[in-house]
Amino acid sequence: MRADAARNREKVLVAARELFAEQGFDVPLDEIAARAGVGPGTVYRHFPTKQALFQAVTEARVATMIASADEPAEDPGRALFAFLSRMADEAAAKRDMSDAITVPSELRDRLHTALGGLLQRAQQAGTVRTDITTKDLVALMKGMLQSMHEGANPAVLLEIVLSGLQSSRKP
Amino acid sequence: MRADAARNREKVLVAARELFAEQGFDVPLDEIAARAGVGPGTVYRHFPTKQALFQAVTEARVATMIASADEPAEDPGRALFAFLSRMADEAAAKRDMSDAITVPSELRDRLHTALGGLLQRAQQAGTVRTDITTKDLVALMKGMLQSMHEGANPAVLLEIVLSGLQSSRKP
DNA sequence: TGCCAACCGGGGCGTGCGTTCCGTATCGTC
DNA sequence: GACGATACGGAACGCACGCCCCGGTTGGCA
Repeated sequence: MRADAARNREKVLVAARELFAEQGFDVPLDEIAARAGVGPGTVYRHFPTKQALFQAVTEARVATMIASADEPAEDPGRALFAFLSRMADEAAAKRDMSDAITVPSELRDRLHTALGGLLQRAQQAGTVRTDITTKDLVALMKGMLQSMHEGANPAVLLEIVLSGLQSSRKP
Repeated sequence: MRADAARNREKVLVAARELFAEQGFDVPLDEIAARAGVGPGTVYRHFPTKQALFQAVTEARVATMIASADEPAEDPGRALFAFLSRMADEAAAKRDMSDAITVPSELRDRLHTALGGLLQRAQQAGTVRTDITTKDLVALMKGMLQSMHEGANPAVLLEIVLSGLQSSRKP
């Protein structure tokens, strides 16, 4: 790979990281190119599609989270809650985390699977109500993460969801 | 107003009601026109903008809900929960309810205000945790309603949110 | 029945975006 | 230092959508 190509690839990644974090996946690709000081065509020389660029930017962080979710925990309930808290924290700080759970990609599917595993183990441990499915949890998180970018208090939202997950019947 | 004009206006309203319910606010206006059997121009003769059409379609239902929310209740906690349940039911059946809380309009603002009133009274009655604001509640509902169109179980989601709102500290 | 105003349809404009194409500039090698 | 491969930039394409315009049509009143 030519030196200038590598340099440009890096500039694109840096710009994308910043803008995806600030504005989420919806940021126009031309804006990323502009911030990187290159043309849109250059972006496409390095990444075949916008999704691919997004995945390249979020890959490391999300993969780390998934790995931590997959390792066995002594308290599955705590493990799930910790994971959700971490997602909430990330989402509160960077707008791309809430899109990582939404934008179609192999990474997103792995994230969903990891969530499903955590949920199942927490349910088997009796910490979380059993009438909730992976799909429900993903939908709930999707909604919660999105809500965080609309001026709501992240900590309060998280508390509500966590205490709602607790296994208990209707009041 | 000419007879054919009134007839077309009605056809547009019917088509818009169906399509907004099925696909939400994002349905292309041309599709509404096509379903109504008229041209896009005709739609704009009767409604100055897409938002105006949307408001005309949702006005009656939302206004009714707001009215029911504003009348005093003996149990403010139950009143809030009933209202949220009703919103969830509507949203589960029709995709436009979850957009009524989002699409900018004077109607949406009234809905937010009504929610705020319900929340405040429930908090004063001690049924709902006091560290949540109107903005938080709106964001939470926004997320929950959106989640309902992604295959999640509406009843379970609602239960989680309601039990999370209950005034209690962290586990 | 004839006339005019009101209304209709749909083609078209402007915009924004993801993506592609190609003439030009640049890098790295011989 | 020259040459070929490689990469660059940005103009342009295709698409989708909200919205407007205009030639033709239709409805209702005299």
